[in-house]
Amino acid sequence: MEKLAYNHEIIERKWQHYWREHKTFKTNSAEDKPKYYVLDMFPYPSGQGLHVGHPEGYTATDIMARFKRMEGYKVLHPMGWDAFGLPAEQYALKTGHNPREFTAQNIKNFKRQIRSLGFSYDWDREINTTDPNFYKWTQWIFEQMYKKGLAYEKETLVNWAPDMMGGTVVANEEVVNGKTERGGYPVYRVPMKQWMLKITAYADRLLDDLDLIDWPESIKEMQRNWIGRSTGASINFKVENTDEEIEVYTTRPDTLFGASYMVIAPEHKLVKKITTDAQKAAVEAYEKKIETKSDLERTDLNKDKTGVFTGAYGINPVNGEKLPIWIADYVLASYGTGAIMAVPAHDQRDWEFAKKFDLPIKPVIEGGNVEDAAYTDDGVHINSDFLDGLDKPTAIQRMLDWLEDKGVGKKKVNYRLRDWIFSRQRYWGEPIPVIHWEDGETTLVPEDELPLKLPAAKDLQTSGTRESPLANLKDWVNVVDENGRKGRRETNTMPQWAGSSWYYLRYIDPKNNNQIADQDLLKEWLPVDLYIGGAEHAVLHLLYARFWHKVLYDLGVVPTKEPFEKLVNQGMILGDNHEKMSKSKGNVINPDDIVDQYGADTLRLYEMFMGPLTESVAWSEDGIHGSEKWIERVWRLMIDENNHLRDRVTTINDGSLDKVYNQTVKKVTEDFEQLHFNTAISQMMVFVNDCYKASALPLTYMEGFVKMLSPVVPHVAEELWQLLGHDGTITYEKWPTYDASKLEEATVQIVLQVNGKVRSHLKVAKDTDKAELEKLALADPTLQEWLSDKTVRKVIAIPNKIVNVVAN
RNA sequence: GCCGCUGUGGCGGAAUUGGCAGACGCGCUGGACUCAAAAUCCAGUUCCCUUUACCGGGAGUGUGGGUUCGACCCCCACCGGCGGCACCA
Repeated sequence: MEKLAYNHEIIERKWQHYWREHKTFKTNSAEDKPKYYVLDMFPYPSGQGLHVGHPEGYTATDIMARFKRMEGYKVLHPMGWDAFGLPAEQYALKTGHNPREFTAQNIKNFKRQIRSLGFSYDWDREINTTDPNFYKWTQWIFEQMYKKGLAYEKETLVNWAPDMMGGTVVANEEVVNGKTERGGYPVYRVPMKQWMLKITAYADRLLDDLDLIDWPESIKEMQRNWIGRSTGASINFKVENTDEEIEVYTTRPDTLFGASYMVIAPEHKLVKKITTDAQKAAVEAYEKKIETKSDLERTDLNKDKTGVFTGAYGINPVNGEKLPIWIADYVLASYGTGAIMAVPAHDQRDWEFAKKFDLPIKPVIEGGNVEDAAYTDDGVHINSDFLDGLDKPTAIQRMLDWLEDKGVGKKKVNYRLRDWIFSRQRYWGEPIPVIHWEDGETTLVPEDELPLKLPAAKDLQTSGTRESPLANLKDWVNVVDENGRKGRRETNTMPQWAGSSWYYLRYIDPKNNNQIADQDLLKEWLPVDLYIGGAEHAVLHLLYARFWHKVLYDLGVVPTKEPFEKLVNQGMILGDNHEKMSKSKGNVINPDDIVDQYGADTLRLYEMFMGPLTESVAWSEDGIHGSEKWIERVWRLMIDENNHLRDRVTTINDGSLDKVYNQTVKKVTEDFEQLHFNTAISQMMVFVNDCYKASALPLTYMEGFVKMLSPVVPHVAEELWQLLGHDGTITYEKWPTYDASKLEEATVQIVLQVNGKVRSHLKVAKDTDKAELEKLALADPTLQEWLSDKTVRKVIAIPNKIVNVVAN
């Protein structure tokens, strides 16, 4: 019985200890080497601990970090904690504890788990968004935005979730189908004074600069759709018998002759002014109905349009026609001007509304049948005076010219993107550093008084109003200035997205007390070369971070327009039943169990081998067992049962492994570069299979192989490296190179086809020319047999590849 | 409904300027080793037909069509799965 000396527990503990003691992965900015900044999306340290999905992305970045170190780069590879957030506050409200202790415990557990996987983070750069030394700078950025007018207070309709944690406001992005994204609480639209960030001021740049970065097309497309730039026209309609005008936004000014009524949003500021006495009761009843509905209920009305006539009429500027003005909630107050001209013949929504309320439908473009549906395609304009006979683009331009000429309208760009609602009625977030004074003045907390610390709260209670629990902490909330003027601190805190919008900058210089980070260091390390995380952050985090980065760019703080040069989304790891892992389905895998049973190296290897990084794959217990077996097979190849290097590993090279070794170096190097870890690993498996067939294993090949192995399974590789006779770590050893001449063969195999089907093969000298190939192919006995009853019509010969004979 | 991605053996997956489909792994089958089993090593493994065996033949990358000497790959239409958006005028 052969006993295996490999023991993952001992080896992994040994090397994790070694790396920690020697600070093996400490980044030294002063080194004169090219830089590589590889970043993970930092986790929210939840009470559940690490999920097997985390190590997938983390292993991928760790492979790149280790690979690049061996290629001679200085590598920045940090980790930290996105530690403000809802669950901690909920737990605190329930138990009366402060979320700080709970969060600290969770971080401790997360860190233990992450360390157990052997990732090569520089832990001296660990950051934590809830650390006052960190959020000092989150607050500082907010203050810069305030000074530039990018942070402002506004009475606005917000997404109020009264059942969520004693009531809180959530951002548009956090509302899904009229319910909160987390927890699924109903959301209502209520007016409330809120802090807003003017992300819309950056809409164009956020859209256009997507072309500068190497991100998955799907994510770019999602951001483009989210920003939703549209070009159209704003047109002014006079309201009959008043001095009022209604400005509408439309992308189809060419259909102005087909307008048959107008709609303004129920919240539009002119509703009260223009409603006639006769319609007043009906309008007010409708407004009331809308107000008490949640967004969910409003969405449910999707199929069934509602609205009410105001009694007023607008005048179509192009032909003087009288158009009835309605209010309806299918027109949104928050988009465009909150008012539209309705062209039911060529807009499906207007068409549905017109059908329901029996309003006229007047076609102005040929094609389609407006009795059945709105016709939205291009066509020849009719019933449109000076636009008759034109196509859509020409008619749009002609109408724009006419509107501008008459001064009743102009070209206008609109965005689906809204300003970012930035306040939350919560305790566990960064305090917004603002004081509201009794005389009505609002001031920032002076920069030299930052951080404005979150006060300790022994027993967290909801305020009972729409304010955060901070409102209860009178000592903190109430302030008096040197002149005796009384003031009250802002009780709203920042959303969880605040810290994550800039944390990647702090890793560059995490202990700096005077600025976000040293200017020279920012120049040195930005942008992030590779950023890996889940696709669930496609719009929220990644759009906010780009926005903040651009603000900081304008302030001269960061030197690049974009923060993340290359982005990759790892796929999801599903349960073994191909469903999303969840407690209720009972298919959750805990990384701790896998590390205990198989070791970190096996888990890392398995997660990289199971499929392409970007795809979702189902967990398989057999698969992980296979990875364990392969690690043991590698071990056994080189090491005997007494834990000594086998005699087969020698300085003699009989040449039998030359080709496969050089192929392996080439493929692994290229595949790692492209993050194709599964195929890189399979090539290493091919190499090992060949090694088992070889009589001697050249030492240099074994060394090169262990180096290639080390980014994936670093603990085993370090141990093998030592057994190969080296001291210290393999981390900074030089990455192997390959000899291209060893890859070339003097002869190549040519495929012989008849009518596209493979019939035979031919061995010929490399680069044999077309004519010669054709001759050889036609002389091939097997092929002759196939051609015996046929006439050769054509021969296609491709050197080094194929000969195809067409015959019948 | 709109936008994006995706579909290959029993399973995870390979294969791209269009040139031998199924690398590698799992599983399965057989052999060696063993008193035996496990582990290990070696061999085989897309399906169907043919054959004692060897050798052969046919079909085949979601479905139907097309381009091409040649298509998993390019084009058109359709079906299924995943993700995003969802009255944005």
